[in-house]
Amino acid sequence: MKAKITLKDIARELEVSISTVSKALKNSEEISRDTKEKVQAFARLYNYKPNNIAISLKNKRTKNIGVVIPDIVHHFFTTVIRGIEKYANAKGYNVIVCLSEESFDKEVINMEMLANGSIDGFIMSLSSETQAKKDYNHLKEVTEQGIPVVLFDRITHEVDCDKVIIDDKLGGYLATKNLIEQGKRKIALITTDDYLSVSKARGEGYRKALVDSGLNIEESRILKLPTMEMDEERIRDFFESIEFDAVLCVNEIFAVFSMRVALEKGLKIPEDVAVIGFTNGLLSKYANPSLTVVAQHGEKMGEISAQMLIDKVESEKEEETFQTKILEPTLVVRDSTFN
Amino acid sequence: MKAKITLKDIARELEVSISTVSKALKNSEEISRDTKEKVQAFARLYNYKPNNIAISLKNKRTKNIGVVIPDIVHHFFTTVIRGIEKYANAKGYNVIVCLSEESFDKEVINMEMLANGSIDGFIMSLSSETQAKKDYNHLKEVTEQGIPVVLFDRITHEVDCDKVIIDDKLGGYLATKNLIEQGKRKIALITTDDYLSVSKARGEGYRKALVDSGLNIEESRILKLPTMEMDEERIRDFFESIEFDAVLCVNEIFAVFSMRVALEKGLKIPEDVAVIGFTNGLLSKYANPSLTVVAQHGEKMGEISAQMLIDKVESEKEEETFQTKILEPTLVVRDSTFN
DNA sequence: GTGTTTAACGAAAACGGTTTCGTGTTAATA
DNA sequence: TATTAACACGAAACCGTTTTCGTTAAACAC
Repeated sequence: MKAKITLKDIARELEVSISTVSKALKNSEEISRDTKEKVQAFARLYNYKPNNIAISLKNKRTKNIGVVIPDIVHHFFTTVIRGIEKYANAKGYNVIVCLSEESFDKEVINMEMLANGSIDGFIMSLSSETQAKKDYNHLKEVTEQGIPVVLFDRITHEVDCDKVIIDDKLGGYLATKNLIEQGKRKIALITTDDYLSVSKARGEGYRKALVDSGLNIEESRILKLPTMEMDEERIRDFFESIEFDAVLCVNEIFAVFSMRVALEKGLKIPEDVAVIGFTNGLLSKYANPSLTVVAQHGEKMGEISAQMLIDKVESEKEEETFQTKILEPTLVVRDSTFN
Repeated sequence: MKAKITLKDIARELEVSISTVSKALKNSEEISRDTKEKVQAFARLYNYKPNNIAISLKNKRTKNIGVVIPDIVHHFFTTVIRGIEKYANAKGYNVIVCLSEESFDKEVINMEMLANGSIDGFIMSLSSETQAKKDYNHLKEVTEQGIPVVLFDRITHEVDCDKVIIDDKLGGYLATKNLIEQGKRKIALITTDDYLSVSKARGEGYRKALVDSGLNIEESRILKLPTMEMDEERIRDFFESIEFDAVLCVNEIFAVFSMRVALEKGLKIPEDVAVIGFTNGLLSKYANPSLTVVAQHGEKMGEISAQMLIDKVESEKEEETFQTKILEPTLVVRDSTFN
């Protein structure tokens, strides 16, 4: 086992000072050609690499980004991480991922762990518990300490920071409008309680599209589940209790499961029932039939979030201006609707 | 903006030395009751939290784990991360995730970035390029430096370190045997080139099951794609070129797509064609029909990997004993096969 | 009164770098 | 010859902790 070599080691071996070694390795003008070559050759030979921790302590910059998200098994979040990684890595940053698992407490604990010097800034999406509690003190504390935060997708307007969202209302609108244009009139909506910011906005888009087209909003055609968790029984019961010729769901899973229930009832997709979901993941692409969805462009979202964060981290001036970027969702038409 | 407070700040305000503050906060016996209470009260009031970076530098321990994986959008890896997170967080560790994107170079760069003090150990799964090149010098260098490494799933035996794998050969065997027991005789296999350790093992299980049952191995019934990337055209062509009554695929996506092709050909699943895939993800569960798979227990794998790594990191003695844990895959029977 | 113990605290080194500010030597200039 | 500038390098502070090893003064023993 050969331990890592330090500046001190090099200095001792070469009988120069630590400062000289440091400068020589940075190709400083201060150091003579001879010495520089000698030091650099020695460093290369022994594969010297500066200790990141020491540099972080000195610079008060870690080149680490903390990402706190509710879940990692959902395709959307996974694509966002990929986008963050892509941009961050290109800029020389590492990504520390923490999972809140939809728990307020875990979100707080994770943030506190990271906020004590481990990261230069946060990119996060709120847990459902946090959105339900409306308690954002952990976010406020962090921003007050001067640590930049970028909120994406599941955000709150109660915290002053940069934000990246998609226009979920528009997404709901586009999807519903599309169904109406196909001649559907009895459009069901499977969503979650309104405390989830995205569900609420999607529902608003759905309602607006109906109203704009002169259709009634039938509350009985709207199923609000408590969380994004699958509940097969309630969805089955729901379909037994209503008449419908189309279904809009706030995620992929609800939508794919809805298709299964419809098929089991002997209904044809999209003739008898058209289905649209949110999130353009593997599930949508490979479902039978393939699923029309509102794509959220998670990777793009991740890239933009990372860019906004790193801009803030690296900007000297302490600006107190925050922006909210709104991405446009797009409809990806597949076989669960007509085209 | 209130900046974080340091020991020095507390010392100045209270007119004691830094050492006294440090000891008081750790409840040292050396410090008087009075002083301790004064310091602790002050620290609480100003919400003092020690700087992680400084502690890392001192202890030469970061409480960070580096995870380097080929991809994050695949369900299997995502469940492994979740398992790692779970165990690591409970032990007070953070997880730094880096994506190699199946590229050798990115794998090397990511490891080098992290190996200079940012992490206490690595958990990783090899990129396909690395497995193809059979170049493991970056791993060897890291282990020689005394940084513990745990390899999972896509491993190599050329590096001395702890390993966690599932018995992929057994997985292939169980699946194939199951198909044979259902009366299937013309079982196709869709896999990748042998350089991917897992594909190779799964193929071996497939062959063994056939031989054990007295069936011939028809090489024409085996499709080897270059990578795990989807290639719809080659899979379609493959199905045109052979006779088959069952398909075993080394991942979910190939399997679900195979089902679609079969359905398009008017074949019934599982009567005309039974299908089994690897990875018990969302896709399998919500596909129509639902897909029988060999479950890899990714979360368990992640937990065990984290446990092995942290054990090594925290053990004082420098043991040179490495173990390989082999998890048993299980068959999850759904509607794409009989049961 | 002298020597020893103990309690309570501080100085300083250490972790591994970066950076500012000397300082001694040599060469160029007045 | 005296002054100055350029060059090449080192000492030391600093980032925020932890920890060892004094040090001081009071308390105690004899």
